[in-house]
Amino acid sequence: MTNATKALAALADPTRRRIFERLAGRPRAVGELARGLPVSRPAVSQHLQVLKSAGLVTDRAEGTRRVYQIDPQGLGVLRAWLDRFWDRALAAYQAEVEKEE
Amino acid sequence: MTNATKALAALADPTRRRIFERLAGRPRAVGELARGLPVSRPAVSQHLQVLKSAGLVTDRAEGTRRVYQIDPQGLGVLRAWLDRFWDRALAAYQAEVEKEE
DNA sequence: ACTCTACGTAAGTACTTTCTTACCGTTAGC
DNA sequence: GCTAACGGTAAGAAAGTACTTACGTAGAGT
Repeated sequence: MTNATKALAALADPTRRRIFERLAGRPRAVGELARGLPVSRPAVSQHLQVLKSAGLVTDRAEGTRRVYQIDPQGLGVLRAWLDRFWDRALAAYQAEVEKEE
Repeated sequence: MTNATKALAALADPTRRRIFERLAGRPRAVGELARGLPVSRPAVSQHLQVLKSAGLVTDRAEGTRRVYQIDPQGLGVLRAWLDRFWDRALAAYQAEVEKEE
């Protein structure tokens, strides 16, 4: 599984996206994230593992808390893949449009 | 479900990504796509529905065949979401890096 | 009209994902 | 040392997803 695929799969889940978007504001601890969401804390914990293994977040211990923050690397990989793709897709599309005329 | 989420979910599946990537080359019929893949033709058909409802492809009849081609719109939505996000994420990250110093 | 090719859809199955509760280890403060 | 807060992990239930085979429909050629 490539990193881009992992990142896509990770962000495809709505709950994970909400977590990720909240982290985009500022770093947060697990419990803090869970409080704003309709799922239990362990569920959030599991989602964070997925995001982490996709290179989308990093974590650090801070006393008894574990603080998660966004890791730009994962987003970067995704962006790179998408940009490369965008060019190819657009080119193919344009070629078809022109052929119609 | 937002369009960006739909697009993310659609592209998260490896088989669907292979289909989509082949379409990025040029438009193709269903059977043609299926021939290059390790899954049955109906499976490909189903994947194409998902891609279509995510705004990633369009289809047209051509005799007895159904030709699919890339629709830049879906990718565009994804790109827009990612770009908006990239800025926020990077800003948050930079803020943290500076705080450490 | 018959037939062949190309597709979509239905139904069912196997697998994966997401969630919950229960539990355990770790750190901080009294 | 006790206790309370925080969070990861295990186990299992429920739901969702990706596939298969079987079937039905529509267009093209003879």
